[in-house]
Amino acid sequence: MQSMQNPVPKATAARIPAYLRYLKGEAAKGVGCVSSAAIARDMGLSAVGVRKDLSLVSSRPGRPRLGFEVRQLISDLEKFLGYDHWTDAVVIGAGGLGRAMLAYDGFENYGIHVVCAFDVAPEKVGSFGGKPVYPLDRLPQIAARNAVKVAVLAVPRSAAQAACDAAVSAGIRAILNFAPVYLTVPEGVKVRYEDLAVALAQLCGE
Amino acid sequence: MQSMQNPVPKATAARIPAYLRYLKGEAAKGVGCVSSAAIARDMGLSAVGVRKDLSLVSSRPGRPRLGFEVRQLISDLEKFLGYDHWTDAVVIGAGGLGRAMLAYDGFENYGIHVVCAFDVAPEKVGSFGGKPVYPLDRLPQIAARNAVKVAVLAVPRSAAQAACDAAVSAGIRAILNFAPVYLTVPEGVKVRYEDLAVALAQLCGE
DNA sequence: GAAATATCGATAAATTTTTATCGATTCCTA
DNA sequence: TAGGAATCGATAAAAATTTATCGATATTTC
Repeated sequence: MQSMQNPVPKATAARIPAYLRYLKGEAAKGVGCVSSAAIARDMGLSAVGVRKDLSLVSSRPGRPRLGFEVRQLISDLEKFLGYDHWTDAVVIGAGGLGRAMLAYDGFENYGIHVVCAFDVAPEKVGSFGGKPVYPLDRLPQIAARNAVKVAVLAVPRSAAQAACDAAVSAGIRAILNFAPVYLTVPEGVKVRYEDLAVALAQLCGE
Repeated sequence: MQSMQNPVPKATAARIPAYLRYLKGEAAKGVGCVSSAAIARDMGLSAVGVRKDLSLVSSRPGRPRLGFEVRQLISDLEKFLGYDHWTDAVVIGAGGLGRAMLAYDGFENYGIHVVCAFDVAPEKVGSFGGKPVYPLDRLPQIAARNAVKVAVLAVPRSAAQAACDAAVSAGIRAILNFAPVYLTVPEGVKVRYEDLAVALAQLCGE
């Protein structure tokens, strides 16, 4: 594993989650070792590139004639991605997508704990999937109390900027935005756009 | 706009949806022209890169002192992305996420028509958001009748590979997969992974 | 136990992508 | 109407990324 002096290239870092997904699939099949050639074939990459990527994020070398040990690799990749320490997050908007995010159990695998959701509509307040849904105006209080810095924005387009502003003033510093809207945020707040329509459109156009 | 001899770089193509999202936001604000410097500032890119990107996908040049005409740009970007011809898609899985996808009205903006959903559970069959939900075993028939080639996979992890196989044998050639599972597909079938947990995890780790 | 072979890791070359520089153009203002 | 200022587009340089090549090594097979 490289230290800070030799940072991992962005292009490599962007591929790590895909490696992790693939390796977990192999591990579930009971595969113990996997070669760079096999990874490359299955994932549509080049074997040389795979070896280079893995050498940058994993300390343990691959073994000639065998390849890489799957479980060791998974452990190293998770450590690289920071899945070994926990982060709290909240969901803003308890409609279809918001509820799906609230109930989704897959976050636990990535060191993320989704605490609760918020919504302006009184009829959405209550609980879903075993987690509470609060009125949006309690966001500042609850975010501050739990020191939550990450929010998932799952509100309609028209409400997105307002909800974003509320989140930012409540101390949120990173936003995963599902609304198809470009958000204006202060310096230092990170926004990641996850436009499901774009994802589908790109797939169609390939 | 470049022709086939000079294909648009992959890195540029990957940024086009972000440009489009930004430009639509500006258009909604009533902005008529926008400079490369303004785009770069708001989107966190370099002005030179923005000009290069835009010159590759838009035929109309920017004008000194004014910048680029927003509506013209939007039109060109949409044409580049293929949003000017329609594609049908189906959703497999009518749980929380599947229903959200079925009811989401944003696809229309991208030339995508979500036809219906499928689910194995009888109690999910019926309709949602004005669109029908069929039993999964009707997928081959309906996909063939409508010549649908694109599917959104929104089923639990344990059902993903089986649903994928069913989709492929029903003639589906492109899959947007939300299940956190690596799918094995025949040659020629495209899979795009959209792991919401990974998206959130990456945001946390940045 | 020795040869064959599959695989790795490192170095180097090629390609792609980003960034810098600068003259040309057009609009705004006095 | 002339000067100034902001912006574009093109060319060139720099950086990043991908791909190719090859000797070294460990496992398998005979």
